[in-house]
Formats: sequence, structure tokens, C-alpha cells
Amino acid sequence: MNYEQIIQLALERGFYFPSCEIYSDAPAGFWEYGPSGVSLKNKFMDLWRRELVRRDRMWEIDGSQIMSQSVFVASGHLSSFADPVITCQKCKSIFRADKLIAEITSLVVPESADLEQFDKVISEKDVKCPKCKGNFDNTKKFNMMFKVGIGPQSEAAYLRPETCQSIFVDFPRLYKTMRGRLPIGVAQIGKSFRNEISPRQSLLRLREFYQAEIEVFCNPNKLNEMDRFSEIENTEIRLMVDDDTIKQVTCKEALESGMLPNKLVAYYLALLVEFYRKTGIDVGKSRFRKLGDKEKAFYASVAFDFEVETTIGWLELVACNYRSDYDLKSHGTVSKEKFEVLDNDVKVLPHVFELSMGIDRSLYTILEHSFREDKENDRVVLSLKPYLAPIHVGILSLMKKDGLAEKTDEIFSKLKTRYDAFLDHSGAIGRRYRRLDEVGAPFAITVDHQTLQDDTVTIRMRDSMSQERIKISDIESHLADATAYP
RNA sequence: GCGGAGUUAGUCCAGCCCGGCAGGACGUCAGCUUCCCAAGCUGAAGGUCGCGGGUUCAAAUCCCGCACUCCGCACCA
Repeated sequence: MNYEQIIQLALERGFYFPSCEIYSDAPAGFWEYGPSGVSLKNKFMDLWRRELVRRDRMWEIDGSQIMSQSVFVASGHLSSFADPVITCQKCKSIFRADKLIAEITSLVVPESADLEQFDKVISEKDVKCPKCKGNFDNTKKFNMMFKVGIGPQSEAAYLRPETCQSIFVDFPRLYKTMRGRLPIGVAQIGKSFRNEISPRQSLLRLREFYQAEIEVFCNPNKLNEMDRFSEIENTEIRLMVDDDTIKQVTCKEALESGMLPNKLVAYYLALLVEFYRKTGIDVGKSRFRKLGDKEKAFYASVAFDFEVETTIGWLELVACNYRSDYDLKSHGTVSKEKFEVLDNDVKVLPHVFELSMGIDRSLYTILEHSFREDKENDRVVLSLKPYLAPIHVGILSLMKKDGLAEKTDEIFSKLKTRYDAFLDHSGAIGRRYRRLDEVGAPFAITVDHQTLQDDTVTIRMRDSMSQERIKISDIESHLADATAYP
């Protein structure tokens, strides 16, 4: 299984495909989900809700994608989510100004310096294009946020570059009205937008993408007061801290050895692994990688990336950032809103631990880890968990004639509103089974002549290709059990 | 954004060098056959040849520009 095979499957079977593909001016970095992809994505999101939002009694919100300029003044994205770049006048190569200056002159001009400072150093030290020795244009800021104009006056606003800003700005109202107590998770699924310089590899680096984010608001003085920790203390996670070796340890061990800073962080990392195990991703190929200071986002004080090994390398699926009080403090300052809350009669400004999940990348990884070439039977099988499969069950007539089709239609109409069922009468039965295998349908029910005599059907299992005969009246309970979320 | 390679049916690809009717395989659809794993037979649908311009009697083919995809570099708060 490799990237090419997955994308071919995605294109052929309606998982995902390029946006606006019939037009030649379609910009890069935008992809759409087809019917199979949407069905998989919806089920993935349901599983996320069950395993994280409900399990931990979080609050889920759904915020606007366009947010006011002040939000990003406060969040730091207007100043920090931009790179100083310089363009060579001759060969048009683009460089990060701070990085090129450091490389050539060993001078450190901070990324956040005024643009004039970069220009000054460049002219004083006579910095030339390393490729063609050409001169540079003046330094510019390239901000990765999409700016939009609101109303007839085109007032500045931005498409959110991360969904979590909605959670931060909504926090005061939520905490007042929803009767919470710390620590409390606030969750959101939605789209984010980043003007990436070079989007690549379909779902893996998009300009418009889905995030499932969780912000856990906590009392920084009580990070080790976490009763729920006992639920996960024996959950094994794979950690890469300080060096390049991955150590598989229980959360309890990770905490005791100091690999993880506190119970709260350990608890949520464990929930994440338990969630991903249920998606069918091989968590034996996963790791939490602790980020060094240079790699961390500007708001993070401690950060772990949850990464999974795929055929195109380690893929970051979730960024786990301890954002401290960075966000609430700055939103408080800019908006004058009060973000302090009472925690057992003591007023605290909550800190935030964040689990920022990339949905699109997760779906790609699920597809890749589920993809199987069964050479013996000359078929491709997507061994998705039954509860994630785009189609739960194929409903097939062995042949169209002798009333088999009518009987099949009857069964289909009983199931179609409760399950993702696919009705198919035409073509060779083996071909129909194989098509279902390719979209990961775990079951196929086939109506044959015996059905007309004794009201039984065969049910075929995708992975083993074995069949058993069950009563029509038992189909529903059978499917209910077999496709239930774990 | 730079360098390289590409872009032709749903998918994979041939045709391009050397300009002259738009092709193949698989897939899809319909019919026949067949009571269980991509069989067979018959037929059909499906194309702005990435987009725009130029050269030419004639462009998928030659030239120029652009977009997109992939690989490498850079970027990835």
C-alpha cells in the first residue's frame, strides 16, 4: 500500500478528488470529499465525539470561519503567523529573510523585527542571492492567513487559521452558562484556512482543511489532581523525548519517569491513543514526539506531536500543545473581557492544553493502514472498522430473475434508513463483492433461491470472504451488533 | 517560490521524436448466460488531448506563456 494506490482508490471510488477540477485555474491545495469520503469522515467524527467529547463530558461548539481582525491581533497571528520574505530581483527565488541573513552573516535578526531592519542588514552586509548573486527586493511579510473584506466597506477580517480561536473567545460565555468546573474540555470540528506556500500531497497539506480541536481549560496549580487518571494509567503510549528512540511505556511509567510533565497531559495523550486505536490506525506505528524549542508554535510552552508512520514517512496527525495562559491572557487584554473563573472559590486564569487534530490527514492514514492487496483472491480490500465503513452492507440479488430482485428490494428498503446499505442487482456476483471490498463494506447480504423458500439469506464477511446463512428477521440485530461503535 | 519530470475517457497508459480520422486495457452501463467470488458472449455510453496564445492548408504532436500534479529544495505559526 502506498500513496499512489490510495489516491487512485480515492479517485475511482469517490473518497476525494481535486476541487474545481474541470477548470484550469483551480488553485492548488483544495480537495473535495465524494460520497464515500463524506461517509467515512462523518463516522470518524462520530467516533471522535464518542471517545473524547462524550467520554470526558466536553462541550462542543461550532464557531464562525470568518473572524474579526481583533481576534488575530490578540492571538498573535497577525504578527507571528507571517514570515519575512525576500525575493531575488534576477532569478525570483524567495527566501526567509531572517534565515538567509543568519546563514550568510551569522547575524541574528529576530523573525518579528521591523521590515526595515532586514533591509538595513541586507544592504550593509551586501547580502546577495545565493543562487544567482542577484540583488533582493525589499523585505515583505507573507502572512499565511486569508484576508476577507466584510460588507461594502470591505472591513478587514480573516478566515481562521485554526479553529481554536472560536473556543477561546467563547470561553467566558460558555463557562458562565454551561455550569462547568475545571478542568473542562471545549471541542470543535470545523474548517481552517492557511495560505500555504506550496500545498502538497492531496489531503496532507491543504489550504482549506478540517480540524477537530479540543482545548482543555485547567487550573495550572492542579495539573496533578486528576482523578480520571486512574482510567488510563495502564494505557501504553509510545514516546520520543530528548533523543531519537521511541519508548513504549504506560502512562503511569511515563509520568513517574518524568517523560510526561503531569497527569493532565498524560490523561489526554492516553485518550488520544485509545481513540486512534479504534480508528483502525496501527498505533504500534505511532509516537508522541516532544518538540524542541525551535519547532514549537509561538504560543506553546510544551508540545508533543502525535505522529504515525506511513509509506511517505512520519505524518503529524495531532499537535498537543500546552498553551499556558497565552490565549486567554491576550484575549483578555485586547477585549477587556474577564477570563478568570472560580475554581473552588479561588480565582484563576485557566491554562489551556490543546489537542489539535488534522482530520484529513487522519482519514488518509486510516485508508493507508486499512488498504490490503489480497493477491491470493485477486482483490483489493479496505479493511475498515465496520463502524467507519462508508457502506455498512451490500444488499445483492444472486440473479435478477425468478423474483429474487423483488425480494432483495424488500430487504433493502427495510434497512436503508438505519444503515448505509447499497443495493446491487447487476453483473457477476463476484465482481459485486469485490467492488464492496474496495470501499470497505464489511458485509454483503445475498438473496438466492433458498431465500424464497425459507426466508434466509447469506451474509458474507469482507475480510475472510466466508459466508453464513441467517434469517431475514435476524439481519437487523446482526448488523446492529456488527456495526456498533466499540 | 526554485529545479526536474509530467498532464490524452472514471482509472492506468499508448500516440508526440518525424504535424494528416482520438486509440488501447481495465472500469461503467444494457442485454444474454450463470443459484456465490473480477468467467464468457453481444452491444453501448464515455474526450474542451490541462488552459490560453502562436506557427501551419492542417496541431494531442512544433513554439511561447500560464495552471495543476508528482519528486527534490525551501516553507509548514
